[in-house]
Parts: sequence; C-alpha cells; structure tokens
Amino acid sequence: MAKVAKFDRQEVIDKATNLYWKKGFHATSMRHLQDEIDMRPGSIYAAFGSKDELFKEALKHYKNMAITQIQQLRTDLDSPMEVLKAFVKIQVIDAQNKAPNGMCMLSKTIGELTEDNQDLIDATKSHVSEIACAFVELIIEAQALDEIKKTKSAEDLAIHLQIQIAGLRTFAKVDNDSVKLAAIIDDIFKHYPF
Amino acid sequence: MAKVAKFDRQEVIDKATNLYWKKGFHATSMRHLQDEIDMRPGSIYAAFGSKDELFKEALKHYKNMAITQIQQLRTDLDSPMEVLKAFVKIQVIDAQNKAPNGMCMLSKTIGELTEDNQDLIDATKSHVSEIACAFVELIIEAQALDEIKKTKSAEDLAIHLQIQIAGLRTFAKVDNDSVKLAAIIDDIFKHYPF
DNA sequence: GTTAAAATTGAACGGTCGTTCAAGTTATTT
DNA sequence: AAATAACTTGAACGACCGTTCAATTTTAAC
Repeated sequence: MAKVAKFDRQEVIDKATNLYWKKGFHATSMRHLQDEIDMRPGSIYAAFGSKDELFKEALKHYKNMAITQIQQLRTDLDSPMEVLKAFVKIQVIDAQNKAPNGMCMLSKTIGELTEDNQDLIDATKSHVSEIACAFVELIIEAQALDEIKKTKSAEDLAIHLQIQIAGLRTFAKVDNDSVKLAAIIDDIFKHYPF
Repeated sequence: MAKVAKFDRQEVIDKATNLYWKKGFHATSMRHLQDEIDMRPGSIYAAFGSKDELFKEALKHYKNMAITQIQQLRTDLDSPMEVLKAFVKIQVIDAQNKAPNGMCMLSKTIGELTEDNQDLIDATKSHVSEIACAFVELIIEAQALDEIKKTKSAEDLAIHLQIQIAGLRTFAKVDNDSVKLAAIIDDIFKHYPF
C-alpha cells in the first residue's frame, strides 16, 4: 500500500557497471554515477547502500554477462573448443572497440584495489574462479569429444586460458592490432598445452 | 650563491614510486606522498611540478629498475635464455611477496588510466616498448647461441613474453602459489613458441 | 477523499583532493 | 656582517568526495 513505480534496477546496474568498468573504482565518483544512471543520491543509497555495494553489484553483473556469453556460444557452436576460442576472441579483440574498456573488469579491479577494500577483492576473486569453472566444464566436454587429450588437467588448462586472456587484454591496450591478436589467439589453441 | 643542501632526489623518487606502485595513481594522494617522502607540498611542487609529473618520474624509475635488473642478470648468467627465465620468475614470483605490489606497475597503470590522462598512458606505453626491446636483444643473443631457433621472430617472442608476464602477475594476485607459478614459467620456456 | 507508507529529491555535512604562495629559513657570496 | 638567492614551510584555496536526511511527491489501500 504505497508507491511502487520505480527505476529499472537491472538497467541501472548495467549503466553503473559500464561506468565502473570504464573508469575503475576509484576514478568513478558517486556524482558521475548519479549523472550516468539519472538518480539522486538518496535514491541510490536507498537502493544500493553504498558505493562499495553498488560496485559489488556491478562486478556480479559483469561476471553474469561473461557466463551468459559462454552459454550463448555453447548453443551456437558445436565444438567446445570453438566456444572457448570464440569467447577469447570476443573478450580480447571485440572488447577493445566495443566494450567500455578493453581490459577485463575483474583483472582491472584486482590490479587497482588494495587491502583497503579487501571485501571487493574477495568478491572479484570469487567471480574469477566462477569463470574458471565455466572453462573447466567446456574443457571436460572437449575431452569427451577427443578435442583435447584426456591426460591434460582441465583445471590447469582453464588457468592457462585465464592467464592468456589477462595478458592479451593488457597487451591489446598497448598495441591494438586485431589481425596480430587473432593470430596469437589461434596459436594459443593450436599449440601446447592444448 | 644560495641554499643548496636538499633532499635526496633519487631517494624521494624511489619512495614515491613504491607508493604509486602499491596504491595506483588515483588512490595515491599528494598528502600520502607528503608523509611517505617527508616533504611539504611547496617543496614537492617546486621539485616535481605536479602529481602527474611526479608519477612520470615514478614510471621512468620503475622502468629503469627493470632494465637494471635485466643487465644484472646478464652479467650473472651465461645463457640469455636463463636470463629471461630468471627475470620472469623474479617479476612474477618474488614480486608477490617482496615488491610494493605483485602487479607490474606499467600494466597496472595501463589498466587504471583512461584518456583523461593520455600523456601518462603514452609514457607508460613507451616504457613497455623499451622493456620489449631489452627482451628482443636477449632473444637475438639466444638465437646467436642456438638456444632459440633463428627462424622465430624475436619481436613476436618478446611480445609473447610480455603477455605471459602480464597474465601471470594478474593470476598470481588471485592464486599466489609459488610452486605452481614456477612450474608454469618453466613450461613457458620449454614449449611453443620457444 | 483521506490516509499512510514507500520512493524521491536536493541541499547540506564534514572531510579530502591537488595546488598555490606569502613568509620564513638557510647557505653562499661579497 | 650584510646582502642575496635558493629552498622550505604550512596555512589556505576552491573543488569535489561519499554520504545523510528532512521535506516532498507519488501511489495503493481503505
């Protein structure tokens, strides 16, 4: 029995995610966010609690987008290996031009934050692990289809992939050459340890 | 014909570098720096001009430390390949516990900053390229000694190495397992593309 | 139509930011 | 000893930070 018409929470989180992703945690002020999501401070704090809590929502949303992306590719493509490769290419190459920031938001956050924001670091690490799990699932599927040798550790390969993605997205900010990046990614899946 | 006794400029830059490296550009305030280097704002601004200019000095000092590290290893070790591997291990493994920040300061900066600080990004990229050049030199030496096939592009291998370092240092912040990291690094030099 | 709860507003809070500069201190030259 | 130039100090500036909250508006229930 009260007012109920409200902002679209998901749309607000999406916009906040894009701003945090673009500028990073420290360089994003609540006033920037107010402008971006068109809400007044009172409403934001009523809905999300604090800058930190809103950032946690953004991290979760970012992780969810990645997981959704993987699931989408899995329905589009037959081969789990092709899913992995397509995902890496999207994250590394497409993100440089289309995304708010070419860097992975999780890597960026792990790089930016210190123990002053330990809870945000912990949340970030947990999302990184969740994405690694999605990789492991795909690798196990690929092994079942004999796309990858069954002697390989799926967990180690997943870690290897995450290292490649983090490294490539950093390198791409220095030298954003789509052709060169695509060649490197093809090589990653063609040679050891795959 | 005036006062000349002063602070030790190199020591000040070193302390400033450590703080910037630890906390990042945005999270490091001039007041933090004042405490760290024990100088009053007027002196800092007289000596360095601005927060940005001091940061540029820090970036340069960081790059110089890396180059010096490589030169030191080159005199200590006979094999250029061993120099590269030792350098990677120091940067990835030792830095997690001993350095102000496990992340590479250059990667961290490239990740953190936006076009709002384009000049700082440009300075950072230039230092990254300079380190790549040092890698290229070592790789060419290794090729002369038949440690690496002469058919390989030294520039491509140097890029490969930088991607691995950036990726590994990010991963190490999530899972700081020295043994696992050392194994991964050994693998990097054992298999393709080396 | 009245009531009451929920949602929204925006001014304001104390604090910190990067930076400046007049005043003071120090060492060298005459 | 006096003059002068280099260097240091720290209070202060306006701007912006994350956050609060009393006042207002909106909506559903009666």
